[in-house]
Amino acid sequence: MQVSRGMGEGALDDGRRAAVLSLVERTRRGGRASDQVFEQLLEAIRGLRLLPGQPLSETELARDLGVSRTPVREAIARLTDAGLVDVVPQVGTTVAKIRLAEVEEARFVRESLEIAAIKVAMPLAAADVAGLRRLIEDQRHALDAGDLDGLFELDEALHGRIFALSGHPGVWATVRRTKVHLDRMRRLVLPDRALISEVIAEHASIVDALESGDAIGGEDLVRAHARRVSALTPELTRRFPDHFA
Amino acid sequence: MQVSRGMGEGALDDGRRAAVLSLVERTRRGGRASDQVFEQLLEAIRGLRLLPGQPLSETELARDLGVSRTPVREAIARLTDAGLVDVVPQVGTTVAKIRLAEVEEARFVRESLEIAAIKVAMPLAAADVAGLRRLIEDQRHALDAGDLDGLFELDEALHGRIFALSGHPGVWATVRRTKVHLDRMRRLVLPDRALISEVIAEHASIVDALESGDAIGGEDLVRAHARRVSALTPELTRRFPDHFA
DNA sequence: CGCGGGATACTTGTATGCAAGTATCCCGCG
DNA sequence: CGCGGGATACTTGCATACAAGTATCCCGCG
Repeated sequence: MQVSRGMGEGALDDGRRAAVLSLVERTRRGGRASDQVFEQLLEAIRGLRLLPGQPLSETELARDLGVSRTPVREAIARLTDAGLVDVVPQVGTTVAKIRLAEVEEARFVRESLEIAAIKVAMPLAAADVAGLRRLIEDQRHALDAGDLDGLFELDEALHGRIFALSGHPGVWATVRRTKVHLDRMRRLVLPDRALISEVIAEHASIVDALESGDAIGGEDLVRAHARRVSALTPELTRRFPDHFA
Repeated sequence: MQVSRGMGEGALDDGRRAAVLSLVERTRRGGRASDQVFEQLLEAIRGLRLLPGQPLSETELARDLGVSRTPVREAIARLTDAGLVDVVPQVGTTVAKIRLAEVEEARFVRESLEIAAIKVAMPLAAADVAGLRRLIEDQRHALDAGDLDGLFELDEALHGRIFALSGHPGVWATVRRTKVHLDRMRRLVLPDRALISEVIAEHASIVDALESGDAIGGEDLVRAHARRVSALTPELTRRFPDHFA
């Protein structure tokens, strides 16, 4: 029943799909099953453990996760709103392919909001420059250790803290929502150590600009940083054609 | 079973609540019941036909709308994600009160993105200045006719078209999502004719700036326009204390 | 051998029934 | 009259059964 895909890495056959999702200890950890299914699927899609275009059967998901279809359906409804899942009634549900239009849109949103945030944060950033530098150090360590997941989260943490410094911590949630499509592309380039090293260097430059109060330089740096992934679009669409719509 | 609320206007007793929502001709118009319930509730909340803090019973909604609880639940799950509904398990569901933190966040997002958009749209806007001016004329007519709903939609249309001109039409969807909280405050001030007249005048000024290519002026105008509602916050919280968290 | 049609096995959408939990109301008691 | 406790009626969460529709596969026919 699996659609044929060109790529091998990460593609799981039916029998092993349960491995990518697990709702063990559901009762112990409390909370609604619906929410946990949502979180599981969201992270699996963001982390490319569920690949773009991969079919998702409600029945199968429910069976693998040990719940009924009801909470699965509610989670899928929310993921559909987020643009991460495509549902065709009476036909099937698939993980949404990466749509370049949405990626570009997310780039615009992220770039605009982060520039606006850094302008506001500029005079206040000195207070936490130490914390920001520590995050960058952690990123270097994660890169050396090959901890891709950790790198990803540390990247998130850095940008999130910049929004917090700007006095608009809630805006980060909005950025996160729109950024999901960008994230999947970032995942694709994550194994490129040289590139990631450059990205971390850019982080350091941004923090330098924050510390020295260089507003113009900071804006340019953030802009370049946000557009880095866009520059890689041609290569990525060539290497992973099946991932894109 | 209704929670006691201080306000009288717009508050409906159980028997008449069916009036604010209707799913008539559901089968004829096609589409999923879940989606239609979502749309109905979204518009009812945005339009303050369902008031902040008002309890929503899944069973009651299902009965009034002529569907089962299942599609109602899926719609509510999506609305919860949007921050428009608060669900407390085993206790009840309510229309979310207006949270000033989210309003301020939405203001920041809207202002930042609209400034970024107008900068990009500046050189391209001349092409559709006529269309923009027509929208403003329609707004004046709607104000004269007292058509509040129409005014609201025309306002949306104007800002949406600016995003379209910027080459990032999809960003408008993001703005719309975060803007919902702002919208409810806008609804509260909508009956103020003098104020609305000023708002329309600001629209005209923005279009003027677009036509003349006045980037700096355009940015300042958009900023002032976005912050107009914020200035009214104290008065609104005083006049409608029950609407705010 | 190629093609068309029908049974079949899947998909999602909806309705309903049951379970668990909480707030309320009322009655009895002090 | 005030207060406490228990039955009750509500709430949402989840599981299951049924309905409607579509793609596929296979068999029969030309």
